[in-house]
Amino acid sequence: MKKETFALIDCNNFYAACERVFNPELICKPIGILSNNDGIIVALSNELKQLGIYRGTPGFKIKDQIKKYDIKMFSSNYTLYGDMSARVMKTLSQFTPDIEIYSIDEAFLSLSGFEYLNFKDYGRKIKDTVWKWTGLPVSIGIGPTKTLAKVANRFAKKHKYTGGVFDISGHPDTEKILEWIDVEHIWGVGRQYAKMLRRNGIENALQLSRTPDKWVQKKMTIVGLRTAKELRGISCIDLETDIDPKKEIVCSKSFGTPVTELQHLKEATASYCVRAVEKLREEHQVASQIMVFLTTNRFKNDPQYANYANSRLSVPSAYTPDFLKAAHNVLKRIYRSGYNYKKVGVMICDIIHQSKAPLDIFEPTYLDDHRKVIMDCMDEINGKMGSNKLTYAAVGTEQPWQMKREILTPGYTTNWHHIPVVHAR
DNA sequence: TCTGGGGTCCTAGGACCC
DNA sequence: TCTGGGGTCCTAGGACCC
Repeated sequence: MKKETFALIDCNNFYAACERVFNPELICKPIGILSNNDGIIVALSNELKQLGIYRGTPGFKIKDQIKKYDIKMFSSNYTLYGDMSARVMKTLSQFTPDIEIYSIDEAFLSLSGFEYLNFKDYGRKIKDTVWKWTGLPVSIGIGPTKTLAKVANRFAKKHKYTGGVFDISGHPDTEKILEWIDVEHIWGVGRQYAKMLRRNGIENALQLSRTPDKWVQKKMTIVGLRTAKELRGISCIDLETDIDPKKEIVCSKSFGTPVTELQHLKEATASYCVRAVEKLREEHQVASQIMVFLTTNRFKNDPQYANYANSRLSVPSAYTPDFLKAAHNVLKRIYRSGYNYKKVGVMICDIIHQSKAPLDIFEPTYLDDHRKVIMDCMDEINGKMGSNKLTYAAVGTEQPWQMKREILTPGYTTNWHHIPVVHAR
């Protein structure tokens, strides 16, 4: 068996840390970042976690504590986080070309072939460099499989003495560490499987690793079996270095206030549709199906309604008006008056690369006619002048359905008008 | 008043074909 | 009167991730 080594680099409390980089007053303060519509808390600084508050708590439920403990709350500033993420990833790729950007704040590196190095020292060097170049703290876990690198990362975060870097490969305490990992904290084991495992007396990673293959596969499919094997040190999940083209694109958001009018739903649908098709073009793809869904607020006692339907285009396209038309037809089909709607969304599927779109006797392909020229032109203008400078009347002008972001920080790194200014005394 | 958004993968079962 | 079996494709639903 080939010996492999993976490192998982994970930014600590990423969103909160990003806010801190540009506002030193936040250092050592409890910070919470809210989801879209300033709904639930999606990211917390350690100080906030220590107050017993956890991810998923609705912001309004901790109003008293915010005052009492001077908690700093922010709307999500995804433009800022996205840009900071790119800086981190760029820094990491200095250390190896074999990098998988796993999420906005995490990356796997392959260290296979680097065995002549002391991994712990190398990890320290990576950690220090990211800190120096971006101002963001990271934790690093190293192991012979991705799942074990995740375990090691958790260990590094929880135990100060590691200095934020931990290598589990060949570690004499491996079994003890696996025993310390509760099933719900294993990468690949979610809520449902955790419950099921506990019902069957399996409570930690060590126990799962010792459960017979057949049983694991039967209960958790082949995916679960891979996880169990990875815990034993058998690498089953490869590093994915090239980015797969998307198979579906979803754009959906909850409304700031409930929406009842079909006209407003149409506008919101149009706006998500515009964004979704933009994303489609960014990857040079075309699609031939769009789905629209809408739903009321399930947390309210109002009458409930949720529905979806889809529409196929006659030929694959990336021309926004094609999708706007289809989306509106679908929306009309599923809309029922008399409900307070909370959310509408679109999903684009049946996606293929532009060059692979089948030819049609009766209709030109997207590549071959003026539609592509128009779209490219719009994309270029919006790219230069700022997104949505040029858009469609269908998205409306008042947009009362827009999401709430009342405590948004500036676009420090992406907007000339928001660049931090240092005043000399 | 106020409860996120965007993805992927796997499987079971139905439809359809010969 | 008698009413198969196997393969493939598609879809819905359920699980997971951040």
